[in-house]
Amino acid sequence: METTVRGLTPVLSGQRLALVEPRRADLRKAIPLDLRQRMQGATVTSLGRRAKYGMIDTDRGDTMIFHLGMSGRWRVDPGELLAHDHLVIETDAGRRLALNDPRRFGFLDLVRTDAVAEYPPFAAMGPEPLGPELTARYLALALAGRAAPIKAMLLDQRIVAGLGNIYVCEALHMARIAPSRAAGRISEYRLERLVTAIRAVLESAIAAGGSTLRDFAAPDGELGYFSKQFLVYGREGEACACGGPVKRRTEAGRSTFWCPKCQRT
DNA sequence: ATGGCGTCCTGAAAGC
DNA sequence: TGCTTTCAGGACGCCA
Repeated sequence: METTVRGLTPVLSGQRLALVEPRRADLRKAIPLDLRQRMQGATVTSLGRRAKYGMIDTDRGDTMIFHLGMSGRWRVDPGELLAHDHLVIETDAGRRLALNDPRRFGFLDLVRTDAVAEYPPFAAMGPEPLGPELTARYLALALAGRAAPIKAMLLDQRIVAGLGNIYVCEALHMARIAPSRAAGRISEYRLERLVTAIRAVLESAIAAGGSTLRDFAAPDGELGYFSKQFLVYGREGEACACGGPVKRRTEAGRSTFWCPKCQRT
């Protein structure tokens, strides 16, 4: 989402939206009925991100919030519209965007900009992983007494906001912590290592332009290259850098990749 | 309150 | 080749 927002910014920032056209209303959540009326003709003042949500602010005091789910992407200046282009935007400068999301796990919403902090999904959200609030001390307090595996806790947006399955697998590997380790039983020393790993993984991913596998694309249509840097994700059966075998386990429909040799505990 | 699982939806890839 | 099965980056609701 960070690379998506960075890619959208030069296209949208400061631009008046000549056309805002919903083409399908039933995403995971229904598109607001007044989306077109409130967004069309408005000028974009800024773009932002909170966790995996993108935000487009307008001079009318509205913020359009979008989530890409698992298969969403913005197509920039598409030649022609395709199936699953659920929203089309055109700017006065003649640029065109299409929000494409085959699985419709993503959604669009519209809130008043001064009420974004109270937007329900944001209200209970934990700190941004790249912000100053994520520290080993914070994690130690947030995870105290928790018996759930550290991997599940890191995917819980109330603990840390914005981590997904890939980044959690990669960060735990870099920190040499077993995904199944009870979250409340990790020393602050190792949590320090985990915080460092989370930041390093995210910063590398952002620098590489995101982790596109197959159905995410950067806004300019190029694929992200971070996927080539995965050390464990998607590498079941390959050798870890330590020589150990990369394993895979499925829990609740989610795959965990890890190296039992260097992630012992 | 906590932890674990199934579900929403479509398409790509793997398996037979 | 062609049909069937498996799997996917997220988040939420339900259950024990």
